[in-house]
Amino acid sequence: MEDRIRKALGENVVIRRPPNPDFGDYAVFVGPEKAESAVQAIRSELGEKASKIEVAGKGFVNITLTRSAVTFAVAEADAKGNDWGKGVGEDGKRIIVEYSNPNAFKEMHIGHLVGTVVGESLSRLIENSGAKVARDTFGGDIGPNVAKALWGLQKSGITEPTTAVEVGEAYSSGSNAYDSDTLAKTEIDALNQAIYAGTDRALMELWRKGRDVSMEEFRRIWKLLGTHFDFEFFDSDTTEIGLRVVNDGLNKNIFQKSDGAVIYNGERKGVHTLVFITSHNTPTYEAKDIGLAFLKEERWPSDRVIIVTGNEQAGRFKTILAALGELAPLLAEKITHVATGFLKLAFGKMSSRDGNVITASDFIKEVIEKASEKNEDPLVAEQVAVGAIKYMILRQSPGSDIIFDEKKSLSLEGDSGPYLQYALVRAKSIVAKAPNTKHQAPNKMPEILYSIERIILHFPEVTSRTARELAPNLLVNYLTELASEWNSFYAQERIIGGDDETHKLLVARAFVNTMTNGLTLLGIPAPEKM
RNA sequence: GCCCCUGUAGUUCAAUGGAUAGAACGGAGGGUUCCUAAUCCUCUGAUCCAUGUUCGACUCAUGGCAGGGGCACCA
Repeated sequence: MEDRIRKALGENVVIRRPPNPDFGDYAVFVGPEKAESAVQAIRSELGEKASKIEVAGKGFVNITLTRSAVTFAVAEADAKGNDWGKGVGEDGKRIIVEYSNPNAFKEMHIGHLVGTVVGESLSRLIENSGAKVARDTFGGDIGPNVAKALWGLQKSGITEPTTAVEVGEAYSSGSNAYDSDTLAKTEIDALNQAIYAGTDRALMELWRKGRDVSMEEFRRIWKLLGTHFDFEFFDSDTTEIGLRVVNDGLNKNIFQKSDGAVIYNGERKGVHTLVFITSHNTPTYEAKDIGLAFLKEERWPSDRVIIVTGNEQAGRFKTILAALGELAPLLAEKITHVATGFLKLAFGKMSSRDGNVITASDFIKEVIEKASEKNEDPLVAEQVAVGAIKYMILRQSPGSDIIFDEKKSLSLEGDSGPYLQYALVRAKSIVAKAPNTKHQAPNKMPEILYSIERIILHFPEVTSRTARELAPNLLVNYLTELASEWNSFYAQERIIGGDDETHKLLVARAFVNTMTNGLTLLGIPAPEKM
């Protein structure tokens, strides 16, 4: 529908839902002078689909759809199944999305949850716009942090790490020692060099085992969160190519030597100057990320690259992209960096453990326990918990910090994932109980137009805008309103056995399909029962 | 010191330069002989400050104030 209005008026018009439903189903701002001619243009495009097209003053044209046009859209919402809400914004494109980026020698903490959840949802939204999507993650498996973990393992005499917790604790002890003990610092720095060299067989064996154990835990959590990766890249895959590309750039004067290190002087471009290769000739994260850009292109050539990281990396990415812009302009141009906010806990049980970082695993477990109070079925409890966590992350505009108030969010009430899931479950229950009217022609449409019907018909526009703006919160807002309207409808209207049963069941099925598709795009599970 | 991000009801968040700034939680009151009350209905209450651009500013610009993050060999 939006497309048709745009066709009548040109690409640049602002089309939106009016603030008040009494105004109509669509509002277009065209300016006071053009309002009359716009009415004519829209009328000839929409024909009998619109019952009212009027100038609202202040340059708005309001469009109200007819009863049958709304019913038609609702029927479509039911009949199209999985295709309801599919867009064409990225049709035929190849897009690679990077997110979650684990540090393979630390446990996943709650901060990683944000990028993981946002990245998965963006991947799904982009896929839904017609693109072929590959998901990749870039794991840290080399560098000083890794040396700290291996040092910790060696000191505890562990040669065969078996759990991610063990590796995480080794990292903590190594990290503490590094800051407080100069001997340990020297040893760890030497270990770091030895890992890059890769010739100490026992050390590399420990390195490989530690990485495997950690990655198994990451994969377990990814699976729990409904995500997976087509490519798992590691630092160790990018050191060689990173060094090579940066050294090439050094020869072309894109990088400079400074105190034995190779730096990119970003000041002239308004970005920070950063070290790309250290004076010990080891690549920093910046060089590895440059290497990764080339490696990705080699393994999976794409039209667009999206990288999701925490917003503390925003400055670093500006420098990396500025440098890459000189090395390989076409590659740099297609990269979009999406910054996510921090997940902070409001005061509560989980934030007061001696300042320790809360692991993602413990956090998810705690929410599942809470959800279990109302759900005996462990699968459902897990779906509700994952839904609650994802909703809390995705409801906010990307980039802003997320304050997780344990007491409130774990209540699983109000504006929350379970609110959407519960509305869906109740609707599914009605559809399952009802006589099968699916193929029955809607003999008569009721006079009354339910609010929920007028919300449902906007779904395709919301999904395409959400994907275009890379802002899942837009879809979350819409689905929350949709659920709320469904709950009102459910409370006020008798559906099975009520007046206009056939029509109401059509609305119920359309709601079920819209909510199911919407939750799927967010990566929020849709339970059968609650 | 420089750079980036954020300031909206008591709290946590929305809002495509556009119409009367929208929810949830909290607080006050009410609803089920009936399809799942994790629900529904009513009331309550906000754009950090100043100047500017615009027909129109929560949104853009400049200057303050407040909070967070980043700024050469860590990621």
